[in-house]
Amino acid sequence: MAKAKKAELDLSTEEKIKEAASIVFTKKGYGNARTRDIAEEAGINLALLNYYFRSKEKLFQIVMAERIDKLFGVLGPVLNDESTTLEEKLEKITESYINMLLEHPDLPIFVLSEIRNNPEQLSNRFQARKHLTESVFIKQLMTRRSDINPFHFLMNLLGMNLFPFVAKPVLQPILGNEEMYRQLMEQRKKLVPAWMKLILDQG
Amino acid sequence: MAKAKKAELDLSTEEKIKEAASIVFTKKGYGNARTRDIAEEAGINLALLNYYFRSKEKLFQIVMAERIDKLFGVLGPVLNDESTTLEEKLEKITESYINMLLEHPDLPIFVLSEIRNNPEQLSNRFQARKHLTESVFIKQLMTRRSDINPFHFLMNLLGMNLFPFVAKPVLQPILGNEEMYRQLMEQRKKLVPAWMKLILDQG
DNA sequence: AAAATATTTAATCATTTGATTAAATATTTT
DNA sequence: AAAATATTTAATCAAATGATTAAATATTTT
Repeated sequence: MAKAKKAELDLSTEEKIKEAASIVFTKKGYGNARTRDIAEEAGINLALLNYYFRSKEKLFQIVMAERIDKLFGVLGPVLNDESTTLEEKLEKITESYINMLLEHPDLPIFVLSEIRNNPEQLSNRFQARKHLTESVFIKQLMTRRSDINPFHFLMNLLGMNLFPFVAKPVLQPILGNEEMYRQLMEQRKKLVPAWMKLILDQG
Repeated sequence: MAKAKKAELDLSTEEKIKEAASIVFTKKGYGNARTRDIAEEAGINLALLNYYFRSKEKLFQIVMAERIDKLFGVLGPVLNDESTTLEEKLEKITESYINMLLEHPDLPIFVLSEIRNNPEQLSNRFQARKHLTESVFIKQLMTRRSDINPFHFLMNLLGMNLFPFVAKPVLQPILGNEEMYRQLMEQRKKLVPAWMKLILDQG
């Protein structure tokens, strides 16, 4: 068998296809993406895509799992860090999200709209609730402010951080050029945690 | 000519198709929506859809314009009301948005993802910036807090109000049942303005 | 080098899907 | 009522698109 070489090429070609699929799916969404677009983006033949991934749907599932993890994977480790304060967690999450989203601005709108199209896809929904309610973050929050519903607090944090990217296609032309948009997002790295602390201390 | 009757039937059948298109497009997005889905939803023949609207694209443009207006049309009148204070505007906008979005939860994700697919569609982008910067709201805000960038403030307001709906497919299973979700959104009608006032007074 | 296996391609298929056509039916006008 | 016009349908078309096949090329193993 040609395993050694195969493994290398797999990593190269298969990864190239996945990368291309990620780009095209994220930009256009599942329904608007053509397998031929993906093949072209990857610089390979259309049949090769089906050779490696069997079908558009299968390829999409793989890309989607990666993207979901990219979007929400940041949260787990930070929320469960025993060694940081609540305030530090706010700063960490904000910094991570804004940095990541400046590189992948259309990630949130892609993931959220695809989940809307296929809600069952989000299989670990029970896990998520459990992990969240048992997280260090929620414990710290409830200790500090038993009167605040932690979900409200989280929605605010995520809303302030993710919304400017979800709405980027609308906001960007209003705000001005790309550079101005970027500047504002950079400012929010300090501002969002500060605003969240206001809610934490006096909300 | 059969004008009188035609006008009536137009309103009935044409409106029925538009309504069906709005439902199907909003639920599935342009690329995933089939004209046959829309025809079935409207209870009419496929050819009739093209008879009235010439093409899927044309029908979509009409629906899209309506949906954009529904999503952002609330803002204009409230932001430019000379007779209300800044605080009252925060309350008005929040109340309007949450009420509207409880009825049309998938409106934001639809509009935002379609605009991502076709950014040129948002033709009045210059108008928007001008209208916004010259609004009563912005004037009031800059008078009160010349140190706060009004765009940050607006992003926070919209983020807190819209994000829970944009992310509903993810949040809802985590929060619990539909009723729990609804309760939390009802609570936010009071909470969001209160949080925004914190930012306004001490941010 | 030869055989075996893996990779890649061009050509093609079958289905889906947006759109059209021609005919039938309903409605309005004269 | 008859003619004219508008509305609706069934059948069909043509293009787009996901997928397959069979053959060619490259790589690995023996």
